[in-house]
Amino acid sequence: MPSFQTSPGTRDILPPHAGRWRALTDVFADTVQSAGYECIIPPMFEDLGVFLRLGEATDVVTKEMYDFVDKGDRHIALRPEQTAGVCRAFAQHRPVTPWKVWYSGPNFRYEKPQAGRYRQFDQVGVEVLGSDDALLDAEVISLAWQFFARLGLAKVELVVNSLGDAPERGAYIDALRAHFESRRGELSEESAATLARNPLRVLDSKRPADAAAVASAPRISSFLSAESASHFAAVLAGLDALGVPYRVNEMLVRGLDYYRRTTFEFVSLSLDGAQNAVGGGGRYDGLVEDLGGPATGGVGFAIGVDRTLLACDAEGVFGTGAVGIDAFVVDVTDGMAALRLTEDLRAAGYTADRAFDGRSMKSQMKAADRSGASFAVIVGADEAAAATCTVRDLSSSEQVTVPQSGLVAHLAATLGTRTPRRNPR
RNA sequence: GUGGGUAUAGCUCAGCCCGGUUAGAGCGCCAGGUUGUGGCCCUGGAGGUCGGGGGUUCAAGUCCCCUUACUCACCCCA
Repeated sequence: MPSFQTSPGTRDILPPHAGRWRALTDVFADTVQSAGYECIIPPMFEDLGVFLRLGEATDVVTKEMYDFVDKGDRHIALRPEQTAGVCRAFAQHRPVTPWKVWYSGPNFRYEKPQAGRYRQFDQVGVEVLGSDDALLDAEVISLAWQFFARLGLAKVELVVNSLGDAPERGAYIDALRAHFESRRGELSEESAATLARNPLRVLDSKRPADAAAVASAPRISSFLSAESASHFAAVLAGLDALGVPYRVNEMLVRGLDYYRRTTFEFVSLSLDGAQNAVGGGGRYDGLVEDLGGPATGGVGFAIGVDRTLLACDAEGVFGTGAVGIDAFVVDVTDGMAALRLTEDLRAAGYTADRAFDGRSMKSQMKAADRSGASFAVIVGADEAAAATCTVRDLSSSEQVTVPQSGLVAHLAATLGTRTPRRNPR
């Protein structure tokens, strides 16, 4: 056993897996940047108070916060998600609205790790601040939908709901509390405990014992104001217009208290585990105001990178093969030719690698094969004496000897020219 | 925070129940077979304080206790 290992709930993302993470982020960035979203990089830690706005009753705040006191006696927390930080940034800098941003990066929650759940976990997401337009909600949702589609995921279901604006939400919570209190005896022990903290959360209990009480609970739809109802109808109409399939589920309650009106969640039907939500979001009007800014509408979503990749594995999509390089230079003389030729190839825009430590030709050829290179460029004693090199096509095994000075031109004839990275020597 | 499972080579795992010479396999890695050529094949090699600590015993990878880590589930969430 090595002296040190990764801390609980963290892990090394090694190659080639790390390349797949980058590829996923690239797909996401391309998707949302096509819609005018710009990248934002908020800090990974902030004043604890920023995150307390996520809700006093949420587990994220009460028991999962990764917090500490720094050397300046500031009470700091590693961000458990990015929405609050983005809203804090909005309140601090007051950008022109609507402010459309996207992000990618790690978040931290002090939880017990299990499949698809880590203490440090990555999310990609978007936030839009400064608009109440229901069709913006539809755009935001459809961007996430398009992202999953571009990865090749087919078994992802979109679930939507409206929790109403603050007053309706409050009235609904009161009604729920009254309902469940009157049936407290029917509830499971866990749900009875949850009821005291947050009646909304009892709604999405999956315990069979709670089924009857949940089924007879009041529905949010009968509490919605005319404005909230028409907002929700417009969101659904927008999704219809875009051809995004969805299922309305009035039991959909999301974990953070700041959601108002639109809420949604993406569930992977190919993940059987408990962690099958690959993304979620909603509208959070009022959060900016809570953080000391002006009253500002906001909507966004976050997608879990780990779980999305788990879903890709389950569906057998978005596999990223080894990247392979253009050429691998094999040099069985003193290595100087390989040193120069790889540099020349790279300068000309090709990807090139070589072997070190003066290994045998057989060994270097094995390395060339393993590198996934299209060509091996071989320099033995004969080539070195004649200032030539033998270019071997590693898939067809055909090879031809060309002058070293003509190597780049020779590759250009088969691989095409590349954009030079720097001036050739 | 609560409960179950696991821990032996770089990786995946046998061996443990029923304690007994130098702890194994496959894959991977290195080398040779082919002194100038990869994949397939053959041969060989390197690589282990059997997670850590304590106990029982003539003897512990194997039995007992403690501990740590990992893992799965609950809770909750991405």
